[in-house]
Amino acid sequence: MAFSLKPKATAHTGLPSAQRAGDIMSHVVVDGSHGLEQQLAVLDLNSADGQGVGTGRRYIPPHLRNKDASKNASPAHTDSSVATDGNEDTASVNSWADRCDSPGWDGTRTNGFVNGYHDARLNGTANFARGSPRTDRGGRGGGFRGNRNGGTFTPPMHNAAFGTYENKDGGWNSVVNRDAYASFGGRSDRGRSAFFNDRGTNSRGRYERGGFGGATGGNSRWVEESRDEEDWSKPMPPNERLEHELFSGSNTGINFEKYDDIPVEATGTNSPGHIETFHDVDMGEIIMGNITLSRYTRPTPVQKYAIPIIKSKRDLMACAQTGSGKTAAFLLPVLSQIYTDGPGEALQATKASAQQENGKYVRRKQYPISLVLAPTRELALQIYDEARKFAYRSRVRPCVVYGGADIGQQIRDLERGCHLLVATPGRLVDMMERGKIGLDYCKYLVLDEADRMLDMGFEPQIRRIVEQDTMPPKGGRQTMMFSATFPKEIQILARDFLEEYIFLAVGRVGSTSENITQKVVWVEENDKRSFLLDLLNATGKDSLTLVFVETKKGADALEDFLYREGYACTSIHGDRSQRDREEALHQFRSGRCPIMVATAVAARGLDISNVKHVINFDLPSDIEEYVHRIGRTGRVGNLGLATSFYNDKNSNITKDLLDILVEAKQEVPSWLENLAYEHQHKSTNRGRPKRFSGGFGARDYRQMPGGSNTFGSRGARSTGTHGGNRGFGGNKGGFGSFGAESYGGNYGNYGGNYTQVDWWGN
DNA sequence: AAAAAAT
Repeated sequence: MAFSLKPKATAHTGLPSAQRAGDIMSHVVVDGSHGLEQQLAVLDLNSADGQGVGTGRRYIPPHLRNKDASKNASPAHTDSSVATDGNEDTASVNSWADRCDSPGWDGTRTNGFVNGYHDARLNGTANFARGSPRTDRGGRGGGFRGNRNGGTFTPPMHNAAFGTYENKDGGWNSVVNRDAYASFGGRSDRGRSAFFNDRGTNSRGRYERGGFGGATGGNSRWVEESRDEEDWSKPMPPNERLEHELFSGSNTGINFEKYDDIPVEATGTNSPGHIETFHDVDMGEIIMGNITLSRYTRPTPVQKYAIPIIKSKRDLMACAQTGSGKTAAFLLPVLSQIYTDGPGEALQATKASAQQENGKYVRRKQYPISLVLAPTRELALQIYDEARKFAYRSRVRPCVVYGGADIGQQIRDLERGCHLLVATPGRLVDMMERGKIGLDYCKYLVLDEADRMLDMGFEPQIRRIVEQDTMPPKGGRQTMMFSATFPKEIQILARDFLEEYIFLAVGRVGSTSENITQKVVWVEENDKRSFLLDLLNATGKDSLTLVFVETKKGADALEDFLYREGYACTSIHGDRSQRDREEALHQFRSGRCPIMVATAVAARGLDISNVKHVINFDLPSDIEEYVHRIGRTGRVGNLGLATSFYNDKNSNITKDLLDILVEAKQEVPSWLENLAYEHQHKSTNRGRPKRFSGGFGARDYRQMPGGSNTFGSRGARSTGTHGGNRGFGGNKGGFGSFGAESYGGNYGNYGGNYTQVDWWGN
């Protein structure tokens, strides 16, 4: 029996709502739709065990039927709480748990002790603001602390990055090298780097090649020289444990042919050509080694274009969604450039700020060479984690600062060296005002998810950081902006921050992707919970399910409900403490809590691999938000399913949703089509009532230059209200052919009638 | 009437 969510192919609009829901539910039982079977099979939706769905035409909510004992067995109990409906196989979940609990894994996980603040949060000061029962869920298993100051040689994770001066007191080179080296030979579980030439067993060969790693057998003279030269382009010694920690996670490499279909267009004067492989541009030994370790086989479209642009030292404005590989698209070339150029003045400045303390020099103020700004804490962490991978075996030490975590710990981490800083704007301003960070020598500035940062009101902080402090002016630094959309505010920011930039338009990943099966089902508010349980029961046990709701309160309520129903779930939203948020993410990622209830905080940017099902328990009012949400599944070429609960409250998204479904070649429920049609005729503004009234399609590049024709023709157009002298065409020599004509026309439309409507119709 | 973010 196939499990299908396809509603009956009749218009439901005329039916009483309760009947509508009932009708759909009965279809859940009887309908076997072939086109979807394959995908659903992949998603394990067939494995409902007769439990998830009703047995007759009459719908019985799952929590009212067949309650068995195991379900009620103390779900609050940590590790046993993973079982759900009594027929779940806990073994697989526990094996995850076991893995996560093993010391040296979770123990050094992510920023466990690099930044220290995880530990700090656990030092009895953790703020369990949320009370029971949530805080005791999904046992922590002693996670984060394993190896802090773990004795002997074990260097803190970043040692490799700042050996430049720590070497001098500790001389860890020889020790680390020996240990790490020993571990290298027999590694068979991952592709070897052809670039880190010191791998293998022949140390002499490595030495002769002038490569790195001569310390194994005590050729200290070579090491000495290397250290003194401080050649940043040469790899530091390997460190097996760090390497394992950084690279043994799930394969984040994006190497699916699907991505080749994504259209990309670069515009601007003298735009360098794109690359086809990572070898087409020289990024140096360290980067190439880390690319291999990361198992990145070929660049994604945004990487193919952005890497050569950034390598050729051009400013960049890229419109690209998260999930397109854009983090690596800027980290790889920026880091590569830093390795090539070395620290330069930044190092002198940092040294000059050193003070002696307990016989050790502490660098009071750090002058990062590169700054990455991101809108949310989680995204900042994620970028930081990527940066650590690509900084492996380099002298670059990445740091991350963001709010909600102990600033003292972050300061201490900074003081250990910071060459690449990832930050949320508020906390960075704080750090600058405390004199902990100087941007005087910041040569690379990245604004990630710029549109989101503006949405969140960060513009004053961003301008404070970029324009009103010691950051080199545009032209004196290299600036890269990434944004999913390109509304007027972002254009202005681009004009102010970028010099002669190249504009990169990258097609949407995810939403258009046929990797994601999008379902829309009519579910009344009162039926949502029951319906959700059905979906959860029908979902495979090791699939991750992300459930979006519209409010923080709603998130709490739903999580509590699921929890009482015996599901291993967690939640994330802005009122939870930072510690809880990170913990929730971890529980979810690791599979220990395979269900996560989330608000918009998790919609964008988070790269959680293996999310099989995204459920819009509440649909957002904004189609962009919808796109971001469903983009949490179907990532990196995997198949995904997105199910949205629709009812009368969601009429504001009807038309845009329909457009999306059509464009992504999804089945469109006929009732939705009818509703959209009705809506269109009711509305004075042709189906897009109070939101954007720009001239292009809903799901497109309506906020990009060139509009929906971004990849097509872009004829000369009027410059509209935005063009001409004020716009981009006339700015600093302009853009040649790219300037006014493409910015103008479409944006002219936006002039006065850009209005936002929220969930409540404001 | 939401969410996010520096405290």
